[in-house]
Amino acid sequence: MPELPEVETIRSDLAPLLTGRSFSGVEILDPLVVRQPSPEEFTRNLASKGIVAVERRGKYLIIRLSSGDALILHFRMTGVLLLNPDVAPPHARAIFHLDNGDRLVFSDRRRLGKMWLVRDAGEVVGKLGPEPLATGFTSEVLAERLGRRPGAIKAVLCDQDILAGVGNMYADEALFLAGIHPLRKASSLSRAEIERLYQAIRKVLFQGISDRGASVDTYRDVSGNTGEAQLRFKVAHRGGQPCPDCGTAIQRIPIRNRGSYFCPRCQKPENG
DNA sequence: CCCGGAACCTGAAGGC
DNA sequence: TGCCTTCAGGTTCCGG
Repeated sequence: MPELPEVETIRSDLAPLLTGRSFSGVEILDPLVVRQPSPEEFTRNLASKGIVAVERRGKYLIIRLSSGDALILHFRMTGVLLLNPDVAPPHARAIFHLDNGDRLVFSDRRRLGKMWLVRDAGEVVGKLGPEPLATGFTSEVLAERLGRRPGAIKAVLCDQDILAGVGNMYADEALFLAGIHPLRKASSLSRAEIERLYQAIRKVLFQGISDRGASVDTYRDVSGNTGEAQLRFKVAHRGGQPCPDCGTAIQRIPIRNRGSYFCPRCQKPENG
């Protein structure tokens, strides 16, 4: 499930390959992936446009075009972007053709991934919360964002309007590192807990990028290779396994209908 | 406004 | 062997 580190890995791999090139065209194999505008207009507006920059905002990949438009992709659960795959991906939804003959295939088993081609990227990513790895993101900003939110901290952390890029896996990891129970009310966190959480969020995201993302399920980089961040996970997707710190079996509970993994001993509900 | 829950999706996995 | 149900979770939508 591509979160910030996975999308950042895709962005940093693609940037040097795409910047300065241009799209010769695009084939839309499944119109469902085109969110905006119509597939016909999408195809027309992309043809023969230069690529100015490859950026990321939260979990969105943003490709800036010479026309001033922004091509935006979101991978949701199972989307992948593959450069010149040897064998045709079984769930190819769109194929981008570059002026040097390269092909970029957007493949998505569950068809939840989306693409936009818009004048103003803000239409798509304008309401996102701050970038957790930006220099301006401080523990004070995090404290302000969590504010008086009465919801479970796990759910609040995964809310993209509060903080951009953190999803189910990295939220579980950050809460474990900070020693905070995922059901704690966001508004109940002490200043010291928010400081620990701030450091933990940055740590797990930087580590995730350095490990080239987590391939818990279908995530692959543009070369089709798996990431290694999942090998370092302490609680995420490790239900029943011993906590690496205390040996207690890691629990899994649903929060907002999402599996949440934590250590019931290291992350006590009444901590703080 | 805020929250919880369901829908969107499909392939894997488990039950019978 | 095979059919059926359940589950996975990022985002969006809807109802209370």
